[in-house]
Amino acid sequence: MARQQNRAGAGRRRASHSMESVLAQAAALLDEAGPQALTFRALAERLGGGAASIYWYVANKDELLDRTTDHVIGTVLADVEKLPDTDDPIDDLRAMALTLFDAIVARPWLAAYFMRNTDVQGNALRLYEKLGQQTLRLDLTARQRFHAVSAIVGVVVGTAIDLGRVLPEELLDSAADRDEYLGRFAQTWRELDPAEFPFVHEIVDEFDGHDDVDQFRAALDLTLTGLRRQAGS
Amino acid sequence: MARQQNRAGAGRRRASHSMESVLAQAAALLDEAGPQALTFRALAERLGGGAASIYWYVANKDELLDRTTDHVIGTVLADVEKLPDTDDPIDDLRAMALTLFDAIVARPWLAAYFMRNTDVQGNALRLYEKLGQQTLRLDLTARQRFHAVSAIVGVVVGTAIDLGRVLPEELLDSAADRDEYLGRFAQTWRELDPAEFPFVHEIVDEFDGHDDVDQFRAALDLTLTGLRRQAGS
DNA sequence: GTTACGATAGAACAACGTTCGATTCGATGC
DNA sequence: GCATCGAATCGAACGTTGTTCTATCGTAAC
Repeated sequence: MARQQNRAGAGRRRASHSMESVLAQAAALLDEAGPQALTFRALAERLGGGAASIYWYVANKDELLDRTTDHVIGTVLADVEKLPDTDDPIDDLRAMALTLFDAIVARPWLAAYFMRNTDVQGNALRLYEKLGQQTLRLDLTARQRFHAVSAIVGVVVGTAIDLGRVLPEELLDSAADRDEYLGRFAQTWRELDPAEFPFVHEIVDEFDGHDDVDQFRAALDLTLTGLRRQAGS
Repeated sequence: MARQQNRAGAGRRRASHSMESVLAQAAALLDEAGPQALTFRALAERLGGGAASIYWYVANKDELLDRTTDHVIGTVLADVEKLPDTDDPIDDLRAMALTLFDAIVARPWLAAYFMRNTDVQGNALRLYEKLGQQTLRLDLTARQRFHAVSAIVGVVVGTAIDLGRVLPEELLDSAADRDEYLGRFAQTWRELDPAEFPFVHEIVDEFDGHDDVDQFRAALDLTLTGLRRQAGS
């Protein structure tokens, strides 16, 4: 493990990184400018060194993405572990899922790379475990517990993707721009043939100016209601 | 629109494509060798022409992916429209969701590109409409209908991604290889500290040798149970 | 001071998306 | 028949990307 400090000073000095700084700057690059901005050369410039140097820390770009993703999930895991336990395990599951959802909404690239994590080890597994421990407090079979956690993770990731799908890359802009963008979609939908698209017409007003978190909470509650019924409480 | 036939014959002939053939071959390339195999040069070779020719049909790779995705979703839509209507709209929703899920499992790249479809037009919208029409048969508010469809799409996409996450690219291999691969994961999990990972130990036997479709059906049923309760039937 | 190793970096390579200009093919008008 | 025009194709080239190779630097140990 490398652990040295970058000293600020005059003159051309040799750069000195660390695994921490590499992953942190990679995540920062993803946050600020999106996935296509994360290149070895751009990352190297941010670190103040050469692109080839990064290969001492990661074997290739896949590993860079995996490690960066897991690094960020580590912060999500920390947030989840800070949540207090209540009497109701399902309420706790809801709070955990909301924490995970917020993290994905704040970092849209996370949804895309959440699935890429081939090594189901590290923080993703720990997060999975943390969710699962709540199901241990419910009266369920092992199989039902397994399916319950899969369902919750599925709702979180799927809804986050479904919501992020509409927004291309204007997330840097204000919320007002987002509303206008959604409004233009709504307008297009309103002009569709009502006979052919009755459902779209039914919900277009709900879509226009809707709140993402509300939508997610409603989707999650459907699943949690089903789970609560299954647990017989 | 171009619509000509490739005549097999001796001598160097000039290639002649069509939008249909371009999208079909792009989809075939994705199916057979995965996303990283879809390059303009590889696609051109399959079509028997030059890479630059493809730019007459699509403006760039983004549009190629969008159009290819929508093209494939068109086949899914056709499958969904073939399903018979029953008395129970929730059963119909389940059948539609299963059809979509099957399509994504057969084409893992679909899950990744489902969200990329910025133009929420075309077949994706029609599929959304088709699902939504079933909710019109339920006693719900417009907002509840909107959330219900979001939840179902979320469960389908999310669970498909969550399942496809473990498998890297050995999908070309047999089901036996898949079981062995999952078995190795299960073995790693069994060696974790039971005090720190009680949930993983609880469900590892369920995970080992589990069936993806079963898992999805269970996750979906949780959501549908919640929906049925909401509709008050 | 010499050695050894952890760590950095410049230069080069192949592959990729994309652009450009030239070229071919088929239909149309005369 | 022939010239013309636009639709469609293609080879070659450009810039950028991930990646490798090899040389170099800095530091700690002897």
